[in-house]
Amino acid sequence: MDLVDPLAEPCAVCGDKSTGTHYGVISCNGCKGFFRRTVLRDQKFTCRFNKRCVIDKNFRCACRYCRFQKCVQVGMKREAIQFERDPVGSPTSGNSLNGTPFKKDRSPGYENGNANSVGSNGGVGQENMRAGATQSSVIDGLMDMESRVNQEMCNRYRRSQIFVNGNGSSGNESGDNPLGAGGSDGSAFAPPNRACTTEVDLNEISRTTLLLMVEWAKTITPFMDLSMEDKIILLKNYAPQHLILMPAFRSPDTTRVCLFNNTYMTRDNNTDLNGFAAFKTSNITPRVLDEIVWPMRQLQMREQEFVCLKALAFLHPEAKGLSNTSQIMIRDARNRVLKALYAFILDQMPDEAPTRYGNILLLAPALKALTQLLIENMTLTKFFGLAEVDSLLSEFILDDINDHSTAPVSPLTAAGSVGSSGVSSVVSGITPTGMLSATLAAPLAIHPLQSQDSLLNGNLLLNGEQKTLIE
Amino acid sequence: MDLVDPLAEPCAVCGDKSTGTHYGVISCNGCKGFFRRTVLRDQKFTCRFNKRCVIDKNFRCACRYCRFQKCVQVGMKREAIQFERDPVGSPTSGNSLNGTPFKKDRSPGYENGNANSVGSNGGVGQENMRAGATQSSVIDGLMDMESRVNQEMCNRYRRSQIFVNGNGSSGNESGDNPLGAGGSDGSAFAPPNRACTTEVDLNEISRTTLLLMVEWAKTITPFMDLSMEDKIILLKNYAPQHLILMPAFRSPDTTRVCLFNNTYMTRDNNTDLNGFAAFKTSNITPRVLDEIVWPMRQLQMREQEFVCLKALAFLHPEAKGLSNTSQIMIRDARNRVLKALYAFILDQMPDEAPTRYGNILLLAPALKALTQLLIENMTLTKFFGLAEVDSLLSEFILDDINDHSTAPVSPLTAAGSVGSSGVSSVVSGITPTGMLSATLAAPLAIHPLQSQDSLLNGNLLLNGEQKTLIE
DNA sequence: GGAACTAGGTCAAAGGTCAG
DNA sequence: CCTGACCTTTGACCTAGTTC
Repeated sequence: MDLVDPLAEPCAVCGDKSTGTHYGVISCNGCKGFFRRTVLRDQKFTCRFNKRCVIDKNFRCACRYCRFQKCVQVGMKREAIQFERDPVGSPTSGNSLNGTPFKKDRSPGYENGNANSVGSNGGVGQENMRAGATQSSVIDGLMDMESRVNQEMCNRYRRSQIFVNGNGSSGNESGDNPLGAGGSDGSAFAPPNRACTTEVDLNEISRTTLLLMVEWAKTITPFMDLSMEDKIILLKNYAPQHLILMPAFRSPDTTRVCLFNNTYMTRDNNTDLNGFAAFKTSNITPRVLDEIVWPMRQLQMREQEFVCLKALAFLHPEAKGLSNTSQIMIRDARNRVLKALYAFILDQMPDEAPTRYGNILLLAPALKALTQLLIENMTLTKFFGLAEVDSLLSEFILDDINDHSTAPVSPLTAAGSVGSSGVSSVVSGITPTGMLSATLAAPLAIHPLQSQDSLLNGNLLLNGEQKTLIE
Repeated sequence: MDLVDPLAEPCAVCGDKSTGTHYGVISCNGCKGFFRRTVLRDQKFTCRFNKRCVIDKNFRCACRYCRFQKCVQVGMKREAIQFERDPVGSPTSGNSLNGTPFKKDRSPGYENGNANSVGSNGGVGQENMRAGATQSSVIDGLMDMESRVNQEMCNRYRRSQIFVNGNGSSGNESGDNPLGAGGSDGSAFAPPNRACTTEVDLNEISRTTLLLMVEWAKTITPFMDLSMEDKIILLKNYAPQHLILMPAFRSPDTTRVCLFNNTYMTRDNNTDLNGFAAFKTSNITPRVLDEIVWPMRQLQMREQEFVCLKALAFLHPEAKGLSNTSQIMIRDARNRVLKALYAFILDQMPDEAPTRYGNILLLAPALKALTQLLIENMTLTKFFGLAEVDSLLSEFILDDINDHSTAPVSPLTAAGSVGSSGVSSVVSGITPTGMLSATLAAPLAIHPLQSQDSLLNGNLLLNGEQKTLIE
């Protein structure tokens, strides 16, 4: 009948190796015997679970009800079971002295257990969003600062036409569905027109990005109320995510990552590394494209959603070392952002709010993972002196003074002693804090921003009082 | 194969009359049962004397340590112990014709899957259950399998009383707010009563956890429809997260991580490492406690939410190397889980649904980050030969054949050449696939299971056709 | 006749039960 | 609790009847 070799196919019931066709179904010896015994003895079973047990090689014995159900379901025929035969070896015809082993089909008990799917009216309820006012103001604030930062970036790197998404800062009124129209290339994305730049350029742009990040952070609600230690913890936890997220959202397509100065990284740049330059090495760029840019494009993520995502990544209450009160404040703030984001999505596309919301939040794990790759690359770069790593970058991303929660990689510690306590000490040993402090202070004086030099007159170090950058 | 009649030979352990070959050794009923119970419950004994007690018919019960040691010594194979079977009816009473072979309170987790939505609409107080049918069935299915896996774990490691959360799977009947009442210690968490165990134990338990993970995965909807390659990609992407999540959810408090055999890891265990043993090193344990366990406790996370979180971590459409069609299927499946989770939360506590939902999803980034720490530790462990790393563990966590998306750390590649392309090749060089395959296959060939070699006759490698574990 | 199949049968060795 | 005599179930392997 079939062209396939029954012996090559797995058992249709449990997936084990089959021994041919039994009772009409390609099956293994076990399921064959089980079906036969069950029918012959007219056994009835009950399922201890949901009548939806998995029947596979390992668990087939765990639920006889579901195993038999599966046998029937895949088409085993009870008619194929014959009357009891004489015991093997006795050629006499005495035959079934005992009663009647074969009952016709008096087993109404086996219903198809999985019939519990009633109609699926997929829409998920959405009602309780009375709190819209404050929530949209959360997003408004974020959008506002976003455009400020973009503006500053534009000033610095005039070439790049960084668009803020069409509907300005208060952009929550338009009810249009971004998933509706197909073509969206270039809406919020600037076509980059230069290939990758030099190491110096990259250091510069990374540096500026981080400095603006600090300015941005200052506008995130509880940040300014935290202690300096906690501020630094939050910033250091977030910084590498920022370096990934910012270019990711601006990327015009899924073949390259676009930086602010209108340069881009493609999948096959494999030269040196540091800061944004770390994108050029290892597989960071392709992975950012696949795991962040591509899903963002799939979702047609809006800028409102993007700014929320950034704030959520920033407001990480479990960042290592935070004081208890800070934790609580941060948790509350994060909840406010969550609410605002959900409200926004619900307003935009109520039907798929839970999934869209979920999909946006589920960008975070990949981001976190890539973050660690970035840190690893920078650590190695710096350690082996392969490229100059900007001091500010080093501060934010590498120094593990506070043992922030994105653990740095420790290739060498491992070789020396396996315990982890050495990690930060080794890394610190390479780039002692004090030295960094010095290197950091200098360049800031050299490159102040033109219009808004309020940003850059300090640095971020723990030691010393040079924390004016934050304060 | 032997010439001797097993029944004529005495028990190799105690010399009593044997009842045949059990677990590979001619033995009596008593020793057979003793060995089985001991392995299943993962019991550990101590000898009050000098570990050289004589084991014979009369004194075999005098020292369980020495009895078990003798069992192992004469060659009883723990691999021959199978997964749980369907309980068989009492032999005395009417027999199994009647419906209910279900005995006493076998485990508190058993029943909870049964209240699935079909019959339970009467008790559902909430209104927005129109979307509930398919969605709650998603959670029901996950809960069901969860209890199955827990059951199996309980059987194997009887000491640990793994509770499933009190209210059933569709848990929508009780309107109580889990955040309401304060005291919750021990509600869904079993107090562990033993400190950490040996490397062998950890390998064993990691192994079992992973094997059950595969069984679990088979029940996640699109999994069985994927190609073998994609199955492996998903599994490898998820495995380390599983190793973190499972004990995390069972942990009784935020001072220690509880493993299934009722051992636990505290913050200051710092000895050797592999698999779960990796918890013992570096700062994984405290970080799991701070970043996963603590937030879970804060949220008073329910098991329904937990199973969704696991499924979401598993259904990662951006896992590297997935085919396009698989990606789409996985994305769809993940959306279904998201919907179900949101619906569940909305039903339980409508007021804070968006924030609670968000907070649960935002556990994923920390999980992902810890995952990479785990991989790093295992890589180092294995490379420096600090501990034996179970072959299955190695397959799942370390081998980077497919370059799954949780990039392994590459301490040595870095030292050699900075380019990242060497990462997998170096790691592979250390433990070439073929060799691994062999090491994995070998023990299996040595200890074939007698009747049901189900679990262990395959491996997970890409090469070869021995993928029966998954199939 | 005999090769290929697929019924039924067998029984060692798994698993579970429950007084003691 | 744990033990172990006793029972059921499983499934690898075998024999036999049918078909081509």
